[in-house]
Amino acid sequence: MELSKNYNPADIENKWYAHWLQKGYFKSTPDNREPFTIVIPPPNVTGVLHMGHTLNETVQDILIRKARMSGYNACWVPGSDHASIATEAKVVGMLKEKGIDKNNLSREEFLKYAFEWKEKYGDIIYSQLKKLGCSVDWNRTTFTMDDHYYNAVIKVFVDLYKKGLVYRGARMINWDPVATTALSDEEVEYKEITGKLYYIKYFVKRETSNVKEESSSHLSPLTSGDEFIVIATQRPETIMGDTAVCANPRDKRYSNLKGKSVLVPLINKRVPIIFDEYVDKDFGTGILKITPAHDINDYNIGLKHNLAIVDTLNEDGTLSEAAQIYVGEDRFVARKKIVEELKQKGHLVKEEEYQTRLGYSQRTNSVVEPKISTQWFVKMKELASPALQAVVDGEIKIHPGEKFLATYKYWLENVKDWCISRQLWWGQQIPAWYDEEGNLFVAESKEEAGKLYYEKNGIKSPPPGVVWRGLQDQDVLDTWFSSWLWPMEVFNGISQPNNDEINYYYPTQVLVTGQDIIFFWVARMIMAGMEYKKEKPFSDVYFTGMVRDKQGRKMSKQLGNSPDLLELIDKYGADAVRFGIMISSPAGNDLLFDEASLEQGRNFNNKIWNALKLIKLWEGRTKTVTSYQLPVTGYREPATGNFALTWFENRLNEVSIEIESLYKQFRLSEALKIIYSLIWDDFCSWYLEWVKPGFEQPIEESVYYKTVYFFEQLMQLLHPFMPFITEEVYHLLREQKEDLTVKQFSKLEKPQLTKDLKDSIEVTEISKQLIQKIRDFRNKKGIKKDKTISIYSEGSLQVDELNNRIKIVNAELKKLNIHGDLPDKGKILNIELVLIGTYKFYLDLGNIEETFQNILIKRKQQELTQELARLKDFLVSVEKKLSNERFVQKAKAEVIELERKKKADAEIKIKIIEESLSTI
RNA sequence: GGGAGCAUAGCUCAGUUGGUUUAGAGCAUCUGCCUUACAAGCAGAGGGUCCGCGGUUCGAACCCGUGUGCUCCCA
Repeated sequence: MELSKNYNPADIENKWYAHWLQKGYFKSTPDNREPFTIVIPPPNVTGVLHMGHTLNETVQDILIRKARMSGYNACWVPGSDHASIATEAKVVGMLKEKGIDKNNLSREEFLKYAFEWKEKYGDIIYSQLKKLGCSVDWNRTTFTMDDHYYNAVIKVFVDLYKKGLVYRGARMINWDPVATTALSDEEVEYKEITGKLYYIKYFVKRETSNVKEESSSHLSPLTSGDEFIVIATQRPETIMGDTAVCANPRDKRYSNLKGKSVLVPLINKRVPIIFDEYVDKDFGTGILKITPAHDINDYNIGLKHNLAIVDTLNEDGTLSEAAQIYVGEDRFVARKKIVEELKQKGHLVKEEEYQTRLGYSQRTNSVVEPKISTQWFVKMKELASPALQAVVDGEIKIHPGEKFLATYKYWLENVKDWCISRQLWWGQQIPAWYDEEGNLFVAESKEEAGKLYYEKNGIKSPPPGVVWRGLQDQDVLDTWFSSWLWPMEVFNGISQPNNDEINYYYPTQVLVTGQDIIFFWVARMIMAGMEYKKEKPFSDVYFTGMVRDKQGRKMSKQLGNSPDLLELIDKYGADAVRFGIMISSPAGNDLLFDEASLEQGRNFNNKIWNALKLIKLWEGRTKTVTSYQLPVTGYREPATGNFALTWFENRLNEVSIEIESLYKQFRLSEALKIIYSLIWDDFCSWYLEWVKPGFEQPIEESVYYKTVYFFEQLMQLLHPFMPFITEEVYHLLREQKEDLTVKQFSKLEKPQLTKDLKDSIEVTEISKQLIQKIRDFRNKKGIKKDKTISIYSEGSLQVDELNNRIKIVNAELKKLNIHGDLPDKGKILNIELVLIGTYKFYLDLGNIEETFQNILIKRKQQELTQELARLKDFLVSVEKKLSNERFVQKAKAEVIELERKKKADAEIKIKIIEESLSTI
């Protein structure tokens, strides 16, 4: 069979994904194995996968594939989120392009468009997941607006309402004037900006306060002698909503104003001067305007002092009738105009810049308005405490822990009620109906609500044929009010409690998600799980960091630094993309995305491919030389390759054990690194070179099959990370009974090595180091590879054992003569002393010019003297340690033993170097 | 303003309970190689005030204190 020069992923990847699907490997149904369940963080239904998703999905796929190969019933549930605001905004935008205004549509018409949109674009993410190789159970695909899911959300809402945990009320909430909906606190992002503080004159009313309020038209023009105060504000466009001004009662500057009023500029509305400890004497002028409708602090002061609330803004952020002036103008346009007018009329004292924080809507990026509004809320305190407990007790483990535990704790301990109603159409409509008097009836259906209505009015059963005329609340629920049920309702755990599936799959094992949604989603899922299953939704949470570009900037469309996943897969292959993103992503740290790492992944594919090509070359020319089998009892040095098999088998075992432990700690990036190095360095650079027969020479059959076996093992280790190439290579190596995707890992045992095997491995390790020294020697001295070097080995090592290991087929190692003890130390000057551990070797330079020889000798003397000094210092420090009674008393036995060995080794080395110096 | 975390090679990061002689890896850099699987390759090398200062200890990259700088969360 002819294998291509380089590895070409495209066809191979598509072929295998189709094959896996056709075999149904990713399907899961409850059985008597232990389950390993992951629910995907559902991406927005109309979105595309970005690099953040790619990282998340890759991590999940690695974990689920590992579980599938380790005897678990692995179940990874895919799905998507209706993403209320985001999707509605997209649909509105799409309609606008078609020339359709949402306001001219009925709810039903709009939803029809929205569902069409969802049908059209909802599959994009799924096809991307397939391209990436995600082994999700496609039979379980769930959408947060599926019928059963919709019903579950309604059911939970009604249930929480009945428990008194959901309530309706007027509160100050965050209002998004672009999406024209309320938001939760979490949907507001604060940004530091340079704002302006305007200092505005408010004239003090001369009369005392018991005069009836006058309408502005009757006021006489202001005169220059009038007393005034100056108020600093960043929002001059809200002065029309002022209902008081306020100073600190201990502020002497304003104590004379007690009982007086001021006139609000431009509209000449009279408002009282009040006093409250809240006011900071040192901020601005020490006196504040109080605008209860447009600031949360003002609102609280307003409640305390019983002030009127004048809302001067419309829902879309334009000034309302209540503002009296600039009605219908946008708030920011109005601000400019009002500042201008204040300036003209002599009210503006000064403007100054200052740093402040402004809230922006997460979805529309518009400046959020604090607004008094009647909305639906969830009481969070009661739900929070079991959710807090589960994490504090370690029932749910967060990775990486230290970083997020504190954040999680703080949020839950200070949690505020959750505003869950949204003035949108795309989502679950709130199951509350109102009668003509505005009385509220919460039930899972209109029919049920009607019953409540009749009950309330003392009517046993409604007249036949009469349909109750209750009107349903127009709002929908926050997206997260549906996603917090995700780990339960993907198994119908809310709509059909205690069904077989939920009982089998819940709690899930790991949740893999971005740290940015710890409050939005993670904390709330735990709350919902504790409330409805009385059990945690998952055992471990793995937080991935944010994917940034290589300069550390966030990925964004504007910067154009957000690469297209499918293009990357086309260019490098899915395995390389997975490799690239995993190799540079320590858990929880931000990942600086660099295409260079994908290139590294592609090169790795190619390396594997070439190793395969090499082994395939040997396939037809195996021959039986000895009947070599592993494990051997009684180590003996065979003619070919045995030491390499022993050595590599041992490496494979060591690394497999290490990987297992890294998986347990979710240190996937480290696991991939050591597999990479095991394949590239240990397998390709050392092992294959050792067992490689000469050009067109036969290979011992047992070595060949063992090599194939090793390669299979390597492919299996790597499979969770790079599923496609590993499956392909696995099948190309030889006829296989099963696919790698479902091949089970064999149980790992720490190998019991006999002394002979241990010795063999040790000699191999020494030989590796000696080979490196020889190569270095050639490089540094510029000795061409066709020139023979003589090596003298002094001590216990067998020359023929070294010969086997060192004279491998690489050209630069062919020309070697390995001898025992150096015959005459005194006479041969052009030698290089090499110390490996306490083993001593001499590399012979051969004949060289006398002057050059002198230089070399001098340099060598210098080197050896330096090394000697270093060793002596070292010896002193070790001896000091060992002679210190407190050390000998306190330190552990192994540590002391180690120090003794260090001492002995150092003494030997000093002796060798001294000897060597004396002969030069 | 409150809280958390981080600082180790040019870059990105490992470094386990304080103890393995000279603190590791990948990438990048430099040098030499068309060696028969692989130039998407091979072989080798250089590169460190473990952020500064002080302390604890027989012993500190690691523990404690302090200063500086950066990041994130919350108000």
